[in-house]
Amino acid sequence: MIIEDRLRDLLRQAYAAMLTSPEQPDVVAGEIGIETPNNPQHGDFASNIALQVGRELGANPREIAQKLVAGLPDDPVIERAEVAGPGFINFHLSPHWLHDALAECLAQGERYGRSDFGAGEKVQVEFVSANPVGPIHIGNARGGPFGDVLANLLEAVGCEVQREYYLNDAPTNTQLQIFGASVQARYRELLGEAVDFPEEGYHGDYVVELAQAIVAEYGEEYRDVPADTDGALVFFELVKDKMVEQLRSDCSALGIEFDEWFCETDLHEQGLVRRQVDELRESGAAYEKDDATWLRTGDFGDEEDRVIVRRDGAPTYIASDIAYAANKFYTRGFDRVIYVWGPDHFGYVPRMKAALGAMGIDVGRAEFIIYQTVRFLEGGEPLRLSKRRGDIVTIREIIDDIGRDAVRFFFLMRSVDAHLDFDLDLARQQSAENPVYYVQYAHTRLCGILREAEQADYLGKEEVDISLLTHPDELTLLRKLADYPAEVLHAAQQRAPHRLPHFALELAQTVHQFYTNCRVLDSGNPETSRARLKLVEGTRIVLRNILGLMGIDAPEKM
RNA sequence: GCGCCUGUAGCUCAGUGGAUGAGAGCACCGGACUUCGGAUCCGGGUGUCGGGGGUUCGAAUCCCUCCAGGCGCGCCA
Repeated sequence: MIIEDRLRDLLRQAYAAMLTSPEQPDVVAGEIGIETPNNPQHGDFASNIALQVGRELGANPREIAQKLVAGLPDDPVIERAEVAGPGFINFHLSPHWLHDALAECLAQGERYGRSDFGAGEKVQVEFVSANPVGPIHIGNARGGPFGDVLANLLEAVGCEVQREYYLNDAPTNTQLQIFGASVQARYRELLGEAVDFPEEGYHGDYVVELAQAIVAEYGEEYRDVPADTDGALVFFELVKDKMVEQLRSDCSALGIEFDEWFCETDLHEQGLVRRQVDELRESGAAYEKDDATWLRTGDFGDEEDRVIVRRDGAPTYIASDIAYAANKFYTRGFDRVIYVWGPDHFGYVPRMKAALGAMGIDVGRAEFIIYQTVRFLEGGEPLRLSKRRGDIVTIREIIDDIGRDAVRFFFLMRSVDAHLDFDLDLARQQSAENPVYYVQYAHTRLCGILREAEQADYLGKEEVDISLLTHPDELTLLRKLADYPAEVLHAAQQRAPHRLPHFALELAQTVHQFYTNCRVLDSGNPETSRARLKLVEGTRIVLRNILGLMGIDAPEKM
């Protein structure tokens, strides 16, 4: 049990004992606020419970706090509890709880920080899902590390997680048609024809390279393919496998491996899109107007109704997404589905929620996380990125430049709600002075101590007394280790992977301070050395665990 | 026009109801080690928390309003 819950439990008991009449409000233990005070003089933990219930009870918060403190059950972990300020209860704990936390960390090893809060909930995280029309680039990469680490966090708190990439490879996808037409145009150019490049076409050099590959393999075989939609799709089919392989390998380079690559085409080929549309018509959720089929999303919170089958008979993107959602929730039975989308999908959320509502799916089981724009700066100037214009900066280039760990760290550090300025000059310049190295170096240093200790056989067979750890820097470090499990839980609950790099930096800082001020290996003080080695071991576990959650290496040597 | 995100130190960003301390990294200045890796540590901050109003015992945090930047609003995805 983490310490906060232990304190909550004590407070709940004290509160129950304090109540004199049944109509007074009950307090749920989970809702009792426990926090770490900014000012260390205010104790190790503080609760504002008395201030919270004071209003409801119409009583003086300080008096309530006094009664609660008086009614606290005995617990050896509490050195003293006192009322402060307008009615805070400050807990000053015995350092034993920190030593207990270290013992628990050592016992649990790589499991330390994990919990069963998620209770086996079956969760799908769908992320990246970029169209197969080009490589992963700086604009659409952000969802990658975010989704991956969110999935790690949910796993860590006991959910059963699936990572999914939704591949929009259906022939009805207009983007694919334009892309295929672009390849075709380049192909014909290579064969010496004068062609009008599609107005909205993809201008990247990689499109030319794809066309060159077709020439190399098939020569002029595809010269007479008509320059229409069907023709464009012929060319898309020629390059599709390459595109998917590119996406897969780009994700892999980012350290992301999906459990499932789900093809939109399958939904169409299995007739699921048609079937869902028919079902919606039968239930009255969809209707015909202007030769198109409309979904009554307006009745479910969207601004207006939306077309799901176009006048030409082709289903729109949302029709596929309806079939896809049915597959997620009904066929595969996920309890919860998290969509991680780019900022361009923002306007799509209300209609997707409305569509779920029209399908009878509890909207509360779907979460939509929109990450904000990434601006790419070069020479201090923002660059507009467009796959179509071809001025893309691929994630490959960035990885080759500053390394995978740094790329992940940079993306993860910011909240998804915040716009992200990716300044490559700065990233390059900082790559030697990068925050990620600060964290990794802390791990490396600890490994160095452990290597040295092993050679000198410091631990021996003696019983180790970790209660010897009382130096301020030791206590600070112990506190950080003790805080780790709650940090993981909060990061998962708040869907806030960016908390991890921040916590890791704080932890690394306490490690470096400890390292500087507390000599571990000292043959003159074998008992202290042994206790400190236990602390080093525990700290190394936590560093490795948190870096693992972030998908970043924890090197033993650098 | 409507909707959403953002606005915190020179720069990039955490903190999103708590306390007479609003923090970190970078940058800049000055210090520290004969032993575990100096990719380290220590010291140096007069910030209108975008402006204004409100709610509250308490607001960077919640509400209203205004300003600024970004993004979205298709029978594209």
